[in-house]
Amino acid sequence: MKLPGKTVERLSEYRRTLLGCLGEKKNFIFSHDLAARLHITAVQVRRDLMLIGYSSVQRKGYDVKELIEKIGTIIDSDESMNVAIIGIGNLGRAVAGYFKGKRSKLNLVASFDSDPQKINKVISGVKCYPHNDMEKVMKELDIRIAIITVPPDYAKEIAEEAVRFGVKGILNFTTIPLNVPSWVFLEEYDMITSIEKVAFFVKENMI
Amino acid sequence: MKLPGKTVERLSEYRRTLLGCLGEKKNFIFSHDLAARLHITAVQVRRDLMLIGYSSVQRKGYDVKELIEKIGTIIDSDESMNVAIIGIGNLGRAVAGYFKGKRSKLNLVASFDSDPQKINKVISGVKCYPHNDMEKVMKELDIRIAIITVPPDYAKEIAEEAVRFGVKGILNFTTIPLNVPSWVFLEEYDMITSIEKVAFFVKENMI
DNA sequence: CTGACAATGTTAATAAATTAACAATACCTC
DNA sequence: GAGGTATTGTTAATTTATTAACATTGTCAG
Repeated sequence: MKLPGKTVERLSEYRRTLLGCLGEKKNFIFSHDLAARLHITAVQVRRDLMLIGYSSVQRKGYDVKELIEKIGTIIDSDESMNVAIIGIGNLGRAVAGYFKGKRSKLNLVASFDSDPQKINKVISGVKCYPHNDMEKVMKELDIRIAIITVPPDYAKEIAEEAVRFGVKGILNFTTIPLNVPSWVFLEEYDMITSIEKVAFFVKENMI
Repeated sequence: MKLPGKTVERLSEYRRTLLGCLGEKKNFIFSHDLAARLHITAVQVRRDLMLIGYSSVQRKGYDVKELIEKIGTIIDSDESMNVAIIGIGNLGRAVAGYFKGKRSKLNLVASFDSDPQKINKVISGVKCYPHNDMEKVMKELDIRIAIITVPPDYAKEIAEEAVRFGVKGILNFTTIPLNVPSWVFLEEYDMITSIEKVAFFVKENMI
């Protein structure tokens, strides 16, 4: 199914919001309510759900459980997919934390680091392998997604290795933009940019 | 100066790339070279620079030093701006790390936490104050930007407090979408969404 | 039973962001 | 110094994303 990137992002957010609804025993939800929880418009919600072909129970809103499942059929893969974090420093551990207790199709199965202090220990719930074993471990565990949280100087090299060892998607948290072949999906996030952006608009608002 | 959000983000990236150029003694750069380093198009670079009114030395490309300064006059504030990190766990420390050794108009001047183990210690280069002192410290230090890296359950409350205590911009790294008054600039980043997005497109590419 | 309503799904309009196109211009070569 | 070239700045076109508009439909009150 061909979907705009932004819609995919929102589907992920819808699902988490809906899971929250289940927690509060809310079994039906209106588009405007779901929208309000995410600070977007109801039209956007309806449009996104139209794109994935979901229809509500008229007049009662969306069936929360059903919609969660529907979103799952769209954005989840059929079998689960293995993920590794490369560089298990502060940021790596923070990311690992997000996986804890989540049952989803995404399994965090390994982390890599070159610090001997960390190697072969379980850190933030995941075993840390030595950088030197990346090839073996990545192939054995069939790792498809790499989250790169290494210091900037190593980023390029690590990314190339990851690609060579079979990774099909990369989430890059370093400040170094990466090159990857076209068959690898790359998502980059740069914190510094976000911080400077906030600073810019704060400044502008004050003028 | 009124600029599209995306342009502001790229300006921040241009500047960092250009600083890298200075490091390698490269004093002039062509639009296509700068573009290549960031994996965007040369047109985009030229368009962005047009918006901020910068002109190159014809045929020699952009003067790196000059452009760095020009970008500074656009995105930096005149005086420096104080920043605090709320919640100095793994993620908070990772963010703090990005400030180290950077001389910029943004000063990370405080962190807050409620863990007694952390309070009054210097963590990742910044002093950690108790959550209870937020009002006093934020007002005394004139903190304008808050980076929220607390556990999700506290996010809303923390954000409200930060706004009440004078913050004008928030960068929210929790998975909880926040409400803020219109005069506060809010930027949100949700890691889980990014990860799920990567997983989705990996899946799609494989089909 | 029926009229009013509230909420949806969808098409059309608008806005934002990116890319293409191209004239202008300085430099280099011969 | 004339011609060719590489690069820019800018306008126009395209694409993508968001918002508005509205007909449709099931539900409920009376």
